[in-house]
Amino acid sequence: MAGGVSFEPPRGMRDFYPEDMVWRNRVFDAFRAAGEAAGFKPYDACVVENYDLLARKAGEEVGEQLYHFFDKSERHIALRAEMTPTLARMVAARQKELQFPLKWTTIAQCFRYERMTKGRKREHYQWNLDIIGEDSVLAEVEVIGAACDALRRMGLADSDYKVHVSSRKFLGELLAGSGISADKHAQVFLALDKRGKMPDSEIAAMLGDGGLSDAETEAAFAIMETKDCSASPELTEMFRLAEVAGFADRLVFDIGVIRGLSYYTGIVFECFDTAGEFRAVFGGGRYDNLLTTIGGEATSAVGLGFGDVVVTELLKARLGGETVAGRKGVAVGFMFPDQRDAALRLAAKLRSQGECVDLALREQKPKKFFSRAGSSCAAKAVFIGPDDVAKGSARIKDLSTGEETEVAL
RNA sequence: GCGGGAGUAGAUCAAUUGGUUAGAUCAACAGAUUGUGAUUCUGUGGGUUGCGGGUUCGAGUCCCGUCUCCUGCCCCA
Repeated sequence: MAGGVSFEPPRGMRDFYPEDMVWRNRVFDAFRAAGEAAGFKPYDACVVENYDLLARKAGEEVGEQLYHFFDKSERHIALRAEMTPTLARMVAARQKELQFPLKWTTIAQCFRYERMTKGRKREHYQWNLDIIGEDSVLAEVEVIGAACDALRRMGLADSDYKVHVSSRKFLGELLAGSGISADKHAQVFLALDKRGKMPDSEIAAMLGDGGLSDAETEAAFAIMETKDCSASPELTEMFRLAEVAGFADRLVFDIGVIRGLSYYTGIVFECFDTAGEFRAVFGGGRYDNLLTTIGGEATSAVGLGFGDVVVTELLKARLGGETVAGRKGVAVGFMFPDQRDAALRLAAKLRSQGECVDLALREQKPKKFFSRAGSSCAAKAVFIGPDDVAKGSARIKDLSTGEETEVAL
């Protein structure tokens, strides 16, 4: 750290070297393709927002976790930690002219100032899918189906993950059925969401603090053992539609999925790797009051957030850590400066034919050229020497089979 | 925010209780090899041991601080 200057990226921020971009592109390509295949329209937005927009929606705790600063006119600005407030702002601004339901998608870089752990950085890319203005559970099915499609496009097996689904509405009804009044539900959700992370005794204490009697607390724990969702029409219908769509094998009812954010009102879901090795791959749910918080009209929506960090770790674990990029393109090299023009001419010709060509920038000995071409990701290589120029043709070698074919210079 | 572990060549790791010039294997580069890659042989370069201070005749090794990474907890995109 010479002179006190660090030459590392700031804590939690990421550099993407070419070998990292192989993975990132694999993930992003799957996001884009799956979004397009499911009819979602791409949109994008500024990375910075007014601090108040982000802080208001996210809640008091998260306000502390925002990267924020004052610009030169003392405007309070923050880097977005999630896309939902931005989406709400954009939709509300054109609410009168847009045709609902909307199906929008984006890959958004988001920032959050907090402690890092495995699968969690201070900066990440989050693929967002939102369907706005549709009450039918088909919206949930379409969103989850698209996410499953993306996982398949990345190369994961269907058996590598499970999407755990529940419903806050259903859970609320069960609680109400045990005599726990609706005004206590928010507190109960918060406490029950801690199951598995905190000992039951502490959760019971939280529930007691929330105003539940001992009997009600006991009832709440009993409800969390619920394995059957047939009493919930929306969940039943959702599983049926998933069956029709062909991905019901990856869904599982899990009353324990609650999600921390308070704005979810209906079905909620989280995707985990089957081995239980990683954090949630994606998550989301239905939130009915998105637009009202920023002055829009009440609109039901389903949203899904899918970060790039965890899924990339999962992919590397399941597909192998070695580069999975396929070979493609042609490497063109030459022996002496006299063959440089011929090499450039051939490169230009191949490129005009649609080939990807990596032209050597200086003369090389054949051994070195082929050695480097072989360890690069080129599929073919052609090396031009004096004899080739004299003859007017060169040999293009397939680097995996060793086969050679003539090509005119 | 709290706790634990770790930082030595580009990479993975050695280095006796604190003791000579910090080594090895890969990788890179060069040569054997002036016309076609992964073998082989030979050679070369590469380090302020994360950074700063302290103890000592002497510190990669011990102490303090700091930075970074990993790993639990808290929290959640």
